[in-house]
Amino acid sequence: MNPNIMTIGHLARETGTKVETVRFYEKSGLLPKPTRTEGNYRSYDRAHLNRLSFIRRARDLGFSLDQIRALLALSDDRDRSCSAVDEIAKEHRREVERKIVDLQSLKKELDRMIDQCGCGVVADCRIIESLSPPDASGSIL
Amino acid sequence: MNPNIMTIGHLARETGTKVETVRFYEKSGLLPKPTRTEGNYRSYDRAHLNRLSFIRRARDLGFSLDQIRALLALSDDRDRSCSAVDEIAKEHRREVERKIVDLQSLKKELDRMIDQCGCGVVADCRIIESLSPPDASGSIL
DNA sequence: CTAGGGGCTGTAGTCACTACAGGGTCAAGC
DNA sequence: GCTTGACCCTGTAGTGACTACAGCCCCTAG
Repeated sequence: MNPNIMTIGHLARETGTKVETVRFYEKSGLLPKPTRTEGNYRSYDRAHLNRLSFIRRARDLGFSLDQIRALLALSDDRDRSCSAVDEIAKEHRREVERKIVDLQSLKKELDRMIDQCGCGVVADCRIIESLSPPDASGSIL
Repeated sequence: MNPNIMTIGHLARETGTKVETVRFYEKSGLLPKPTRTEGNYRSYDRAHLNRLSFIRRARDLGFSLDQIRALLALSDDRDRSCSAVDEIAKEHRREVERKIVDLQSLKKELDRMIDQCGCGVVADCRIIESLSPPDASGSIL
């Protein structure tokens, strides 16, 4: 139970990650390759745990793996100005804001569409109709 | 320029789709296989145009290809009650609503994170800190 | 008759994992 | 010592919805 000697399974449980995902992060260069035991098992320490926690938290916040790679590279250079970090976070926030706006106008259209449904037969269905091109008087196919 | 004899390029331009995407929809069973010319070119008619327009519009509204497949199957059966159509649309709306809520709470967290950034050096960066695990006093790696 | 712009098939890449298949290792219980 | 079962290993293929490319064929205008 020494936190300096962890198997991949321990590390995964500690961070709420699947074992396959840990290996995937290693292959993607996000997690450094750990040392191996005699039996060729990966052997992790606290530094790995911290780094993986960082990655998972950033993923939860919707950062892409590329963004996380950049954040990790920046965070290693502790004397550097953190404006680059700020810029990544703000760019991500802009993306999130864009998505919210898009989804809200999407929802409005879905609302309109669904409100019109009189729940009769498909031939009169306003949902199908609002999806169909204007000049398609009959069936779609 | 007869709309009953269109090449794949015409069809794609008319519907704002890429040629590859049209072929992809055919391979996925969303668009029926068109007849071919002597030179083995796909030959589309107005029914294809209508169906592809329907697919594109539904995609714009964020329906998955599986949902669109279901909508198309339902819309072919014109005497059926359209409550199944309604259900697909409502399920999709629920997904969209979930995503909006998720993104809004995500944005709040990003706001908090970014507001704290004093834009000093990385060692003091509040963004890196809020991504790091609580007990990681030093560098992440 | 040739140049170019389109069309054809089939495969591989994207993103961030996830799910095997087919094996090896390890600790506990008998 | 042996077996059982949980865990680990590698490598590959699948997800969704396309996109890109390689290497070829066809068609039309000049």
